[in-house]
Amino acid sequence: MTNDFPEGFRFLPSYFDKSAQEALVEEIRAAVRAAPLFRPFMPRTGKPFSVRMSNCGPLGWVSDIKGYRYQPRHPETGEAWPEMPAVLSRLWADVAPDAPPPEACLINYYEEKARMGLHQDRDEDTFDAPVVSVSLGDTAVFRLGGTARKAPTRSFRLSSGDVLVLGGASRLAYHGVDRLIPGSSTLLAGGGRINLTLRRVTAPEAEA
DNA sequence: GAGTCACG
DNA sequence: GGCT
Repeated sequence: MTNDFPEGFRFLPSYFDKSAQEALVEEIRAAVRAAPLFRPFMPRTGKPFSVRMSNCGPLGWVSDIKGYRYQPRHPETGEAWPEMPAVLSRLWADVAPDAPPPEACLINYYEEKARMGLHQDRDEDTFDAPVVSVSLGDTAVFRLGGTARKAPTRSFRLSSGDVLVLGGASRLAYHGVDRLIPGSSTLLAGGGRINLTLRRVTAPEAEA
């Protein structure tokens, strides 16, 4: 079977064990207490996303009627985003050792019916570093395609504790979440799924 | 005419 | 396939 998929993605199943997942959830709960989940809106149409989100790290991804962008403050509270948890910096150092440190961790919270249409992550100034994804809670049916929207796609499941690294040619691959599998995890008390994506946003400064 | 589409 |  041919595989014309972009290369460079790495799927690391069960990267985090149960206790690491629980600790990570506590870190995210703390971050979300400081920077509450907000509902983004699609540019132009103003249609609400089905996911809610927040961020940690120096920059956060937001979307509203004006467009997609990274900004240093929460769109509703005006506060700076919480610090990047150390465990996520360590994950990045492990899977992206040659990349400069991550600047944004987007926190997406999926309730049972939430989905994410096929899209590319291309709001960053640099695509040199990979996007690193961590799944927590209910399993997601994930879809990964190529760098052209019409390219063929494949779907696979992302379970709690799995890490997916989109680097190299896959850095700009279309991807999305078709649906959740409700009840597939007991990690989150109320069900649902948390997805964390770590990104480098700005090009690192040239060395003197 | 593409879209973090919309639906079956 | 349909709408912005």
